[in-house]
Amino acid sequence: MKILQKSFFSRDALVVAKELLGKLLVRRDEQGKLIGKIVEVEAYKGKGDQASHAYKGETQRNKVLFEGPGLAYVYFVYGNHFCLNVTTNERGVVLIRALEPIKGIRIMKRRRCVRSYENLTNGPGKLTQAMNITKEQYGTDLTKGPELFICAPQKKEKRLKIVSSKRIGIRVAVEKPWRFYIEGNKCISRK
DNA sequence: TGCTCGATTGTCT
DNA sequence: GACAATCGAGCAC
Repeated sequence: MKILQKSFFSRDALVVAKELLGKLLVRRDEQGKLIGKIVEVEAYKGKGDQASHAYKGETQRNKVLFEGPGLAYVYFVYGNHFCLNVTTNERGVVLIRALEPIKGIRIMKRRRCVRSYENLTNGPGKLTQAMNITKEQYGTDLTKGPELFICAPQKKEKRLKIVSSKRIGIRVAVEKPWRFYIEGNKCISRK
């Protein structure tokens, strides 16, 4: 498998977001190896995007956004959920909203306490729980592995049909159509 | 130091 | 479809 390099992430958040669809998120921990295909993302630009965590400048929570592309930005929200983002150029980020489970499904089911395959990773809080991603992974370099990284699938994907829509769950800059997902995939979070 | 609110989810109706 | 749970970051004072 080919790990995505810094050059992949050091581009505009919108470009990185679209190209991340169909790529594989790989997590390796004491329980084994987990793989999920990225099927839904949202892009947040650093500059001029009010919904971005970097918009108001550097803080304790978002400092990794200022440290360069290809890093994991994990944060805690609503008292019990983590969200996984990848940094891009110019303080932009891509929020990974949903995965299609590929490997380690049994472990994911145990962690999530659910039986259905579609319900394992079809939401930002769900996928971090299934893949055991917490603030421990804050700042992890996703281009190095082996604990957590993103790679291109071995088989060449068929041309994906990508749909864009408005971003979910935010109050400002809601009009921007910067959410992207693979049309027809069962594992996306909302239609 | 204390208050407010959130890039969500699961449960109940 | 509506809403409570839950806790830490961010901000005001």
